[in-house]
Amino acid sequence: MTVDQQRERPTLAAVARHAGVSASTASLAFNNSGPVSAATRERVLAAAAELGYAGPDPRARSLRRGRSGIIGAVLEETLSNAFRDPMNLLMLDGIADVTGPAGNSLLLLTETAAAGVHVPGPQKAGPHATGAPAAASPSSLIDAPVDAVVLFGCSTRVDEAVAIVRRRGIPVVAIEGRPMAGVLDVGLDNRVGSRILAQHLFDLGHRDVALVTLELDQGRLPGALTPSRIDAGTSFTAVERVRGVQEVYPGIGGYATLGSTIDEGIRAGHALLDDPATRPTAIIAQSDLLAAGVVRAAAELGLRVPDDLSVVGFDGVRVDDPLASDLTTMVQPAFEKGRAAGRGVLDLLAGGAPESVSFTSEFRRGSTTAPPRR
Amino acid sequence: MTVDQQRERPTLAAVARHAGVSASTASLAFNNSGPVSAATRERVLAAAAELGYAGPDPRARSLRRGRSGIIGAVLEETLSNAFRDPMNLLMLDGIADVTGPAGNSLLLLTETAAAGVHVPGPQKAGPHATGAPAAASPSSLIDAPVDAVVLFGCSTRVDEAVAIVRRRGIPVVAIEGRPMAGVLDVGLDNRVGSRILAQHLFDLGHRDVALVTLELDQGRLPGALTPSRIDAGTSFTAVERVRGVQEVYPGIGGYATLGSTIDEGIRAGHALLDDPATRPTAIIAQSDLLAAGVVRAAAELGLRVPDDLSVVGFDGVRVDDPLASDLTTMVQPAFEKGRAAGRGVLDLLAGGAPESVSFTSEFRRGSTTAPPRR
DNA sequence: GTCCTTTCTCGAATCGATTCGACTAGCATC
DNA sequence: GATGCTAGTCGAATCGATTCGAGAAAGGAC
Repeated sequence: MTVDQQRERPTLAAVARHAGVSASTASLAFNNSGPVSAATRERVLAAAAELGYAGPDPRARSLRRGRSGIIGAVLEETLSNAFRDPMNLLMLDGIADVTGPAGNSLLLLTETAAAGVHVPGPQKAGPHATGAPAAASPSSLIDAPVDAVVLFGCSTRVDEAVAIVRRRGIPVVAIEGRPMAGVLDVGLDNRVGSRILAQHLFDLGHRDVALVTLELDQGRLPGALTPSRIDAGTSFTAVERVRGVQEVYPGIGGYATLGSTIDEGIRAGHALLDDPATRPTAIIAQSDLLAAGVVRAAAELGLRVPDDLSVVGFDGVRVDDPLASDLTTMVQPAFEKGRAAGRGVLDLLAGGAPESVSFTSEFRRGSTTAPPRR
Repeated sequence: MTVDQQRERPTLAAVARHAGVSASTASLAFNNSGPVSAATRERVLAAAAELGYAGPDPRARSLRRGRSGIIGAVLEETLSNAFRDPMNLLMLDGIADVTGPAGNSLLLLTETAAAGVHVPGPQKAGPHATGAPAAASPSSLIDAPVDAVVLFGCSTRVDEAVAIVRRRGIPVVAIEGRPMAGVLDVGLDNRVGSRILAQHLFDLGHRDVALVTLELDQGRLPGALTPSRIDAGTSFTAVERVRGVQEVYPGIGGYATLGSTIDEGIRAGHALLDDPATRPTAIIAQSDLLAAGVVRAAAELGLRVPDDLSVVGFDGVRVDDPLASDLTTMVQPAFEKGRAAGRGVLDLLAGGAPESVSFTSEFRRGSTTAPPRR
């Protein structure tokens, strides 16, 4: 049992009393936010030290000020998955790069926590309840003390939560989200980029091409990519990238994965390549990580890239695997996207009305594409 | 100019008034925390919907409850660097895995923000100040509304901030930190693990061995590893790993990097290998990422691993580069460490007094070590 | 019909700070 | 010596909820 658990901590009021000044003056002394004589400030600080006062309570401060200095970053399902994708990390980093110096930190939130769970059954408020509060409902986007929110490729599942957050007057910035009213958009030319890649393969002569998608819809198992599955897709980015490819290969099929990881790419690669009879001559992966996995799978099957199989990715990640270190891909400015989102947040918080921005990815011809073999 | 910027948002009190009940009842209705008749609850919820009330303000709630549902994760210098290390990500994920279901989210903080910056000059509080608050002091560990804090291999720089946080009565858990009073420790056998690796090389016959360290001290340039530099090291983990190696190779030299990245490993590799005259027969890297970089550098110089050079790492990361995909290393349970830290946090928040835990890494013989060439 | 529970509702105190406007000296100016 | 200014200080209101204990109404037992 820790002893100091018992003794209650001093408040600003206590410090003020001990220093013989009013609470208002003590506050000014701590914040350097008004005219306070040097002598008084000294006295207040001394009193604080004597009482072991650790400074103003952030919770109270944020209530009064109406700002918590916290920006929520809403990522997909689980942190582990989100962290696996270098794009997310770059964007997070970009946001922090802009908002950090302005005094904000990032709160990691996941879509799971979007819809606040409410325990239905009422419970008696026993007068002698000594234990912890019976059921703390899972924290969520909805009851996090955030000043603003950045959505990372949000799916439809967050809609409700976003509506609530907006109703509260909290600025929302969406990175590659389906355009929503009142939400500042930071976009990417996913459709055009994907079309360019598809066109590249088409121009090389490929007619038998398969697509490996990012997570299209949450909660569904990976598997064959069908038109109905595409139409049911909830991930805006994934669907957009499909649409771009369809402009070149209208009836394209392929494989829908669980997300942007090398392992998923390997799995998809095997699903598409194991059977020589149905093997495509090229594969369009919706991310470089997936592409790297496909290349790996191809290698495991004894296929050479690009001789036996062409592979394109998306993102412009540097993958360590030398086989996939020079992918043909679209390079997207992820860090800059994050910075733009961060600027948007700051603008909105300052009461401005920033315009949505859209970034352009750039085609990079690597060594993983070539004409199909006859 | 957004219109709804003007209209002020409804409060719980307004909703209560509109529903014809008291604020207390409205609160109970929203929280299911007391006996409220179904009819009343309905009425309150309807009133809320009508007024566009988004639910209780998290800031006010956290002040009153004394809990914000936020756990601070204090990482090293910059997020980008921290994110680059898979160990950090795994540990973060482990923490979230435990604390998330309990209703907490993670706030990312960096050591930079440790010592709160105070703007010295007092400024006049003009009555007509319309703009933004003049100078928001950078947010920091100190004024973030966190319920608890987890330190990731903290260096000495955070000491002051940690002291303040502790004074506030906030539980602190340190992962691989220098043991501090009142801080729950989640440790790793860095010293023993490093000794095992060194012994492995020694047993193979290596006598000319160099060490590539993690960031030893913040703010210093990378460069030669000297005894004085080791003694001045502020990173507990890095120093411990050096000590373990010294138990086998007392006078070992090498190269101190800026952190656990492949690029740093490449740089260190070249620094140690470029000159054939001083080339060691084996290199001990303090992380797998560094080791992968060293292997790459060796390859660039035409050296074969393990024939011309043995390399060991630390961590047990899976590196994509096939050259380094089967490193001899110590595998550490990073995810489990994170989970343990999360459990510690929850225990401490619940008023318990958990014991420090220490994890053990496991030797894994890969294909990057062999006896030295004669 | 009285008394005792149970169920529901409310008023008031509280969480811990920030900030606005008012007030008091002290000083310089005419 | 009265007046006007400025720097320093303080009181009181406020941020928006939660929670405790008290009280009223409803229902049941005797």
